[in-house]
Amino acid sequence: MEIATFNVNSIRARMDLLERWLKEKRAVDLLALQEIKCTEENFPFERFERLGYDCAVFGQKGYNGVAICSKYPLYDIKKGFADSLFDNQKRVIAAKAGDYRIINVYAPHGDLEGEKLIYKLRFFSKLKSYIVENFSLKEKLIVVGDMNVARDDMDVWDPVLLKGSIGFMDEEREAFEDFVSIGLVDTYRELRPNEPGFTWWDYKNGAIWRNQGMRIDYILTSPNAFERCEDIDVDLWTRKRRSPTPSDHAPVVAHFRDE
Amino acid sequence: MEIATFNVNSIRARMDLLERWLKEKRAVDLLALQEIKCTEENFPFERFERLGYDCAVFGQKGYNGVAICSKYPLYDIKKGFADSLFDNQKRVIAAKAGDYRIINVYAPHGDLEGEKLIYKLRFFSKLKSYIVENFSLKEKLIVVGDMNVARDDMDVWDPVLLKGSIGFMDEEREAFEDFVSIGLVDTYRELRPNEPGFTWWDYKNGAIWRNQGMRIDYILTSPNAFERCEDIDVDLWTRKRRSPTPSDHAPVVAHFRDE
DNA sequence: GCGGGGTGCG
DNA sequence: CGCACCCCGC
Repeated sequence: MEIATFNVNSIRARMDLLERWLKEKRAVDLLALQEIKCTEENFPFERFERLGYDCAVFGQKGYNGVAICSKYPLYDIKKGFADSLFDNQKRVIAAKAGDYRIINVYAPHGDLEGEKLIYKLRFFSKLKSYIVENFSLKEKLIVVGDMNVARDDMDVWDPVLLKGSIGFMDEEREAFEDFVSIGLVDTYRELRPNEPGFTWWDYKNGAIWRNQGMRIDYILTSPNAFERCEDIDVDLWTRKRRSPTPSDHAPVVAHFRDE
Repeated sequence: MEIATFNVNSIRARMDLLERWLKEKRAVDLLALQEIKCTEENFPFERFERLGYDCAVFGQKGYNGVAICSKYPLYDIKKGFADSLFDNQKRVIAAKAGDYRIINVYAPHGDLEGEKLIYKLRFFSKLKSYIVENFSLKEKLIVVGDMNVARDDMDVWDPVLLKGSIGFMDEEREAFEDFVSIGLVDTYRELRPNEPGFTWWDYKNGAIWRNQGMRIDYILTSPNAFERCEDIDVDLWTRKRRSPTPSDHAPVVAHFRDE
């Protein structure tokens, strides 16, 4: 089973390119999409159906929005945290596919200070309690998505320059580490300890062409799921082009043994 | 010499398609463009230069704007009517190319009543006096552009339905006829008396696919220029496609004998 | 820099 | 319907 996480930065703006990627490059079994930026009414269900995917969508107008698209039927679908304090922003959707439990996350962007930063830090503690209270780390749990945090110096193109900037501040990293510490494995870093594995490059300054990126999209697993994880990579096929305009993120794809 | 008039509905949105038309279909000698919708600063001079065109531009931010692009050097360039009552809207540019005097016009859209209609009617009387006072009908004069008026029943797809609607109201037609009566020849109607020659189709309802159009773009000539006019047609190459999005107008192209 | 939203224009 | 404009989010 091949699982991809991909912040598409608008599913409607990206559908043509995404379809080409699935057809010409990589027919992954499960797609976890972030920032679909549309409501369920405007989600291109039919196009995914034609490609063989069953979709669960938690959408919102203009901003945020997450979806899971799977070649295996989805069940046990949970939209949001079931917490009115958080669920006005559509950032989490969970579902089971086969014996895997997928939790798809779009963490807040945050800010250098103030309410947006507070909200981002609280989001990770909410995500932690949500997972611990609703699921079990003994499941084949896969938590994927755009976490908007780089864990370590290796995960950013210039750790000195970027220290203290959004996505690489000490508070953010601590909040994210505290979440990961419930027992999740950072599969990319585990399997590729010597590769940066950037997943995001700013649209500005042609950052992709200078490889000035950050690793902020993750595939995190419970130990039971990690046991089956055979490989993981960042797929640059969509990102390294000028037209049609790609997302600023690249998909991360992990392969899990069928057993 | 092949001369085209083309309301591009934004030169920046249309440049790729226009370039393909010039390269793959029809390398006209002179292009009269309307609704470029940009200032001179934002006009793609370099791309036209690479295609071999010398450009004279009378632009404005967001709306209106006209340009003449020519493979023969342009001279005697006149921008606007030199009348502050009209020249806040950039709708007229004139230039000589070879021994032809080209006057490129984007007439106002108008309305069913009120100030916009008044302005449109006044525009044609201003255009008339502008031409009579500045130029001579004895020149090889070519007045082209989007006149936003259909002359006759044959020039609209449903004269009964459209009677009294914008572009086909009696007042508009009379004002336009009064202008043409200075001694201009409607070359398309003269050379193709039995063809509708629509030049514009509404974006709505897929009007192009039902041929629900109007003939509102003209190549009008003085008798001396008409003597050299060998053929004229509406080129549907750009219009009859879905992607990239075409202008709602099609170019009209006339061929003038070199002598 | 590239998305979304809205509004104005034709 | 598809441009332009603006403001906003990331």
